[in-house]
Amino acid sequence: MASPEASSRTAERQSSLVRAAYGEIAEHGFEGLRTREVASAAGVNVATLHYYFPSKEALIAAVLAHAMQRFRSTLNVSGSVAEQLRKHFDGLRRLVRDEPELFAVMGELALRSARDPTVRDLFQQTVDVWRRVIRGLLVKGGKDGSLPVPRDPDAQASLVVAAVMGASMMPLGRPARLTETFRELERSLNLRAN
Amino acid sequence: MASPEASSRTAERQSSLVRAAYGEIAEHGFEGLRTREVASAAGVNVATLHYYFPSKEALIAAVLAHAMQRFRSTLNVSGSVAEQLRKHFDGLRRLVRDEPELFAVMGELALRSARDPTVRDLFQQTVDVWRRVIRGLLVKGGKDGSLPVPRDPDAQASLVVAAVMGASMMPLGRPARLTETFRELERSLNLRAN
Amino acid sequence: MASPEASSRTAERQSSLVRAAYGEIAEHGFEGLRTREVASAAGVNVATLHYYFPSKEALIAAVLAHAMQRFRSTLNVSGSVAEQLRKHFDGLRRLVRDEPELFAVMGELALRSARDPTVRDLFQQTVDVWRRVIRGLLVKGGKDGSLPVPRDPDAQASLVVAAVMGASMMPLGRPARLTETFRELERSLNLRAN
Amino acid sequence: MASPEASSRTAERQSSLVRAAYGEIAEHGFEGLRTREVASAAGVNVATLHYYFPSKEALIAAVLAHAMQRFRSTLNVSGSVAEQLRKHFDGLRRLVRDEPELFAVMGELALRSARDPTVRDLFQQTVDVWRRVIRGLLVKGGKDGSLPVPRDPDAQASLVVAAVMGASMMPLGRPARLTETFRELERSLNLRAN
DNA sequence: TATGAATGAGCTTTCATTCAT
DNA sequence: TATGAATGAAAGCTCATTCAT
Repeated sequence: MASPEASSRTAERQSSLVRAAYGEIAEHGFEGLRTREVASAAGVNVATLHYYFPSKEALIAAVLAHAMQRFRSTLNVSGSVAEQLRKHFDGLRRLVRDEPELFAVMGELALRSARDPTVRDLFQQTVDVWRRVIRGLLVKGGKDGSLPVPRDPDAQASLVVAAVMGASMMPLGRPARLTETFRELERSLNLRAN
Repeated sequence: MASPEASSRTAERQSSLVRAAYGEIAEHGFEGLRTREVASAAGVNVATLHYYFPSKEALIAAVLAHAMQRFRSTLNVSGSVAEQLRKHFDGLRRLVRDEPELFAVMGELALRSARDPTVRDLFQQTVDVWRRVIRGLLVKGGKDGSLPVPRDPDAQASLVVAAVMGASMMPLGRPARLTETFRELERSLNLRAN
Repeated sequence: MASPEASSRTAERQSSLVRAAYGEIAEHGFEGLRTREVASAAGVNVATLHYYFPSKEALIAAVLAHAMQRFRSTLNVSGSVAEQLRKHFDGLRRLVRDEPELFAVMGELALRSARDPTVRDLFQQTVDVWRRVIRGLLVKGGKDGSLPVPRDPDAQASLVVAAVMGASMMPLGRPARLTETFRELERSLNLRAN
Repeated sequence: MASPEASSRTAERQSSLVRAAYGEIAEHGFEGLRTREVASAAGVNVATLHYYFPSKEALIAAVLAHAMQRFRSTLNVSGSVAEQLRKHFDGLRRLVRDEPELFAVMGELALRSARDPTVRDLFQQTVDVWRRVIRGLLVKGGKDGSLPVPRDPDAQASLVVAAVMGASMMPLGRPARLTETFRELERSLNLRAN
């Protein structure tokens, strides 16, 4: 009975609920998140949702973990330093294009992190990892000569993080804004010729 | 008597309710905004709130207008071009320090603008004005020689806007992050020597 | 200060409020009766309404008295017996045409009389007087030969009362229904040739 | 299991709520109809009421349908024409005795029909059917000789409808009034010897 | 494992009434 | 005498959660 299939059934259901919640949050924000809608989007009854997640908070925690893991996947790149940075931005651009919900959800999580310790812990940790990765690349690029020696790598990394978050998680107007923001960011890091 | 004080009494109450709502949104987000809490924070009964604002939405609209006007006040600066930009950043820094709720509220409004046309209109308009002001300064600074000639003033302005929004409206970790982000932004615009 | 003018001022205000309430009840029923609307229809503030009537119930009581008095005015007619009955019906017809609100309000009061002892007392009393008047005329007409001798004057009077109330206080479809109901009622009482 | 019982469970609950609302309206009028009271009279929570009826209006619509259907059941009688009319009146008398709430509710609906299009449509339609049935019987009775040939069958039917509504849906004083009104009505239609 | 049914707690909004002026 | 402002009490409705099956 407690076969691996059984537990993977559970995992599948949970995952389907998390994805449904993910979509609902992207569309309606936490403000408009309704367990009934999530369940119905996942094709099950509300009671079933509570069978897999004891509470709405628990579901949100799972969405949080899902989003964070999804985002961290952008951080794993290989190649020379400059290449890694370029790939990182390319990965972000692609993610914004292919999975805009992720950034909507991350925006919601960012604001929620100010109020909810559970969210804060995981969210801040992810942002910290992200910043550290960027900082590391900038320093390394300075050492191996592929990038200018950074005067203040911490500040530079913070600027990158802030700019990407501002541009991708908040609606800034026309989509072109996002494109040009990324471009300018790359220019300011000497990742682009023009 | 229908003295000017009479009408300002109403304005005062409305303003006090808006400020209370402002604080509540900053603290709990739209998600946790409760008319009863707003009223109680303003020291009145819920029914009194509805005496001044026909609905919760109307109250939110007033908060929106208040926040936008508050933010736009940072845009009015004088002096040489470089000075104006520096003053603009100084003003933002001061505002973040003295009135952090404004940025919390603006973050909430930013996310809400994706769903609520009323919010979108006013919010996007404010962001647009902001970007255009920055763009104008960059171009002007390039012409009068106080700043480098911008290769792509639109993109540069977008980056500034995105970075400031990301840094000020989202919790990025320690407060130091915000300081260094601003510093680096100024450096990247050649507003700082070091 | 306590001059007759003062008290007639009061009486005027009260009367204007009662007439406003009268109209509101006719239009929206007791279900939709709002003191604010009454006051506003009378051109005064709600608080003023409460200055003249201690409570909504008191206002309703005044409306009740007004309506009953208004209706009783139909009962005072002179002439021969058959003429008196004919005039009574003519008076009702005219009243229905010129002041339909009265019947709307009386319908509301009729239903309310089932629940509200204050209304019941006055309303039933009025209906009783009315029935007795009709009964008296039928008996008298039988005696002086102007009408057939009634077999059961009580029942006949009850039928008249019920029919008039049903026809005038309840919406029965096209207005023609009311006309033909009155006509048939007169026929059944031998007040009409055809 | 999706057995027929399952759906009748829902129907039963709905019916029990409708009956509770029915009673509440009879007792307190639409004016005093409270969903909480209805729910509590049906032995359930208010939220349960809203589980079965999306809104108070929907509940009222169901009460309307119930009352109309209940009333129309009086119209289905068989036998000779005079007999049918007599049976119709007997049925009404019985209904008034056994289910007085129906007439209280119908009175409320009659008044509401002046304001609420939904009520008006169904209510007027029922009254029209009723009048047409009576008219038809009067005409048929005239033809087959069991009743006098009606001079004005429309007016006669209207009088019957008005009288029955006035007598049964409005409180006219002592219950005896209703009895004698019915008796007199039958006499006027030659359905009674004396 | 899954669900229809049920509910407690709470939300926004309304309204008759009061009170200071 | 009249009002703008304020409020307590409730109303209709919603929602996360529970429970019997």
